[in-house]
Amino acid sequence: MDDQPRLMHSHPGVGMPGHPSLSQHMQDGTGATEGEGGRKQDIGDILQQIMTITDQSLDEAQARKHALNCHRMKPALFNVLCEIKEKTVLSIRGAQEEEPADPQLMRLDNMLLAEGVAGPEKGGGSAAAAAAAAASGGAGSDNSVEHSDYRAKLSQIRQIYHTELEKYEQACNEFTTHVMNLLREQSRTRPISPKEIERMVGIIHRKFSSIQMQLKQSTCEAVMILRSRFLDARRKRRNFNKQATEILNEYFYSHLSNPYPSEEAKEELAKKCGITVSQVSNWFGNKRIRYKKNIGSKQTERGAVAPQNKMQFLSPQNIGSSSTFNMSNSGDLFMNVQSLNGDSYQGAQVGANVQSQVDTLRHVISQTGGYSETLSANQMYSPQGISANGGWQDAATPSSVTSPTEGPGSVHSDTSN
DNA sequence: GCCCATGATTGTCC
DNA sequence: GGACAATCATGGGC
Repeated sequence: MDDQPRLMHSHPGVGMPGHPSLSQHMQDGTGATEGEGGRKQDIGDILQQIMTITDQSLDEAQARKHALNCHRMKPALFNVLCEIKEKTVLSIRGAQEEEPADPQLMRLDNMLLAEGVAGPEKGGGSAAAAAAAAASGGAGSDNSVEHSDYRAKLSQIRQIYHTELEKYEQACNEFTTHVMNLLREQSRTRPISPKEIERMVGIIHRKFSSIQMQLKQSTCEAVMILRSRFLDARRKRRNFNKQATEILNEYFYSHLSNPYPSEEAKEELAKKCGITVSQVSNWFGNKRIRYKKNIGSKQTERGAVAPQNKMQFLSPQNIGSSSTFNMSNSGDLFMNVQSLNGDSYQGAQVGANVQSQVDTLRHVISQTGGYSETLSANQMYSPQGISANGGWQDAATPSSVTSPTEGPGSVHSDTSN
């Protein structure tokens, strides 16, 4: 204790680097009661022991550490040191730690929630799958298969996400506990306030949060990839099922004079076929064009084409100017009858008894069961309808609907469906 | 693998 | 905005 002044001089930097030394602090009287020389000496003694503790053997150090811990001034000294730390470095760090909620993290959380990856299980994103399917359309049975596929994959992602999240949380808790224990243990030998421990826990949590954010980001990416693949898959061309094609063909051929379904009819057809209205529109667009094209090409093959013979539907545009589905020339009847027959053009002979063919068609149509109201109107199959204007007024080719075995030259296949 | 059928897309016209 | 025409891209039979 005699060498106290010397000690204090020999260790001017005791305390925090760059800050007034503790000894000076003490001597200034800012940290201890004035005039308590004995207490100063005690503190100096403790400081000296702290400074030299590393030079001692382990046993000796342990003994000294114990002595220090039991020293009556130790709590007061640590309080002072903690106070200084709070006022200096930690206060600066603390200011930096005040971070607002990360918008990126919020976006990720929202997306994971919306996709059904985070939050409570809600069918593994079936809503998203349904929305995607609805947006892209497609046949019902295929949808259900791909929905389940999508759900299964999303469920996998969800499972991996939650497993990893759990792991991170567990690791975070373990590490936090470990660090807290370590700091509490160390707080016996160096000034560590509970506030500092709390702050350290906060730092650890932030570090783990950033790792979690990476996990969330990866999960979001995986979901996006899955979703885009799903949508791409839906965008691929899929043939409509047979029933849907039959329904569309039925309508087309039973409305051959005016194959332009109204919005209501399109909706009805879409519902019946399990496809979207736009798909119905596409189908009819393709059908009309290919039907005409094919009819035209058949006529060309037979050399029966005349410029004025270009086939026209009673489209909304020409419905006012033309009252018929115009294929008016002598060759038309020939072809029309064959069309009615639903047979291949090749080698087909026009029967003299047109009415008998019509009757056959009536039978075939009646078996299909659809659009009976059109049939009952007796517009399409009346001899008058066929012969009127020498064209195809209200004529239909329903047999193609039920003739999947037609040859390539048939009206059915020729018209693309 | 080829070829045709067919659903979807795109550009143009009215 | 709907229809048409050309075209693309894929499915499926052979």
